[in-house]
Amino acid sequence: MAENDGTSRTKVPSSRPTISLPPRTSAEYIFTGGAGASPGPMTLVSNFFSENDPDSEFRSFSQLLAGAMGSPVALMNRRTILKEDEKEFGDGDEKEYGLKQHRPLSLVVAAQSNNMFTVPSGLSPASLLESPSFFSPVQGHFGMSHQQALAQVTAQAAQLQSQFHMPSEYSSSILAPPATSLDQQPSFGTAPSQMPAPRTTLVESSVVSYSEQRSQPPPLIVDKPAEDGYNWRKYGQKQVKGSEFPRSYYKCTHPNCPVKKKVERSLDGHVTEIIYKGQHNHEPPQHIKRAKDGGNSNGRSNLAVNAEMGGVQDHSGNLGRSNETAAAVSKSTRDQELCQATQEQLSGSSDGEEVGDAETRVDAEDEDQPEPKRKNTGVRVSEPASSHRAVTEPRIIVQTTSEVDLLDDGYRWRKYGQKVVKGNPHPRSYYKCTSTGCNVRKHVERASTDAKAVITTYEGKHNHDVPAAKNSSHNTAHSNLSQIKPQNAVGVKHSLINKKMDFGGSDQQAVALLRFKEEQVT
DNA sequence: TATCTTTGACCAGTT
DNA sequence: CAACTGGTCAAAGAT
Repeated sequence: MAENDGTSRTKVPSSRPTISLPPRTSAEYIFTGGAGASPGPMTLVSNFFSENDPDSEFRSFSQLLAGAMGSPVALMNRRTILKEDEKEFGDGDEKEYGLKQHRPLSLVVAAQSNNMFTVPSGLSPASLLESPSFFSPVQGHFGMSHQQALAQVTAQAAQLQSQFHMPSEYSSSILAPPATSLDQQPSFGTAPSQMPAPRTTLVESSVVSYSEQRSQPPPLIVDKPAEDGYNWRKYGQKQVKGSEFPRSYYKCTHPNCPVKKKVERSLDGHVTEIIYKGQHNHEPPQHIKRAKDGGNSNGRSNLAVNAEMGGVQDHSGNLGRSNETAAAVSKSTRDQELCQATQEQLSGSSDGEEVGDAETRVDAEDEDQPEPKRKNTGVRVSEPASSHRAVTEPRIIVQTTSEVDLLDDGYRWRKYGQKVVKGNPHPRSYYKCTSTGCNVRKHVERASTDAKAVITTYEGKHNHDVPAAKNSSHNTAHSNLSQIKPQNAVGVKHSLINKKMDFGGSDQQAVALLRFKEEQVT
């Protein structure tokens, strides 16, 4: 897969286990109330259409704006945004910042309250389907083009996402390095928001070696089974090409918890790699019993270990909101297993920079390596950097009732496939960013329920700037939109639903409604 | 009987 | 468009 998408993985030499950080927390909770409940993409589409809130639906942009300004939330968001921008786009175009900082806020607020955004309507999305590249005329509205507005909104949404997720989440668990975090991390009961967020960057965590981590929190990690504190249900196993051992797929058994993990185990039972996806939306079970955890086929569980693990993970797996994913590394020889619990949260990176990805990956040592060594070696937490993205990612969906050309995102795309997906008679077109080395992809399709609605889903993070536009106006708009990605998009999958509505008249009256919704994608 | 694992089939995404 | 591949589903088997 592309490096940027969540699925991509870099496999580290097995000599050293590696953990890839999971993706950030999603704002899903905010929008949908629960990760587990998140509907699939298609579902979302239909939901949007049916869920539109009349009240918010026709709210004017200015109204939203007004409301937003008065809201403390707006300020907060703004601040955060700036921060992120600085980090991520330190050398970027400042003008764009200005835009983002000012208008978007209102949008954000609106989003929070209504989950919808109002933006000027504009272009037709229809063209998107037909062509990979989009440059549409800009229409002014409130002094800004549709695209600009859209871009901003989208960007905001993205940001929201990161913020929402984790209000707290981020803070504590996610960013803190795995083992170390124990001391720092609040107990489960602690409300996310309450926690100060020590923000450790992913990078930092990545650097921390398991051994180092362990040193701090002492006894926790024991060589035990690969327990990670959670209960898992195995739902599949497959021999994956390129890997010598079969890969087992597990889901967290907690109701509605979207977390999954993939475990590759050698014939003799050694775990060669573990990849976590998603964030737990619950506390780790504290019971000791998880006898059967999926984590290990061996089924060995050590209470002590579990407890420890649980603790660790708690941090990482914050309740619901954190992004984290706890990663437990375990490698085991038949007799022993090294349990490393590491958790990481991913981060989210609010920073946007590196965000954690959706996946937390742990590579265990090869079977060849003796266990002792593993221990010594310790787990290495590596950051996937932008490249690995979470598979389980929050997805932001933007629905517009106007003809806004969401596709005109400023990047250049090459169509590489088209397919009719189950549940939708309209073909889905697959596009890849044409920039060399950039693996961002997106697919576009018309909603099954409404041919005028276009759903665009982005995956990955661009590793480059928006290509120079042919005309400045577009460029600006594009840039705004594009910035979304770097920030949250990193492992995020964004879906934009563009629906064209009949406003009975002039387009000018038409108001585009954008809805952002995140969902955990598995 | 209830729960968990196995495993072939199915599907989305990619080439 | 067909072939591949990885991920998931779900029936069947095992405990």
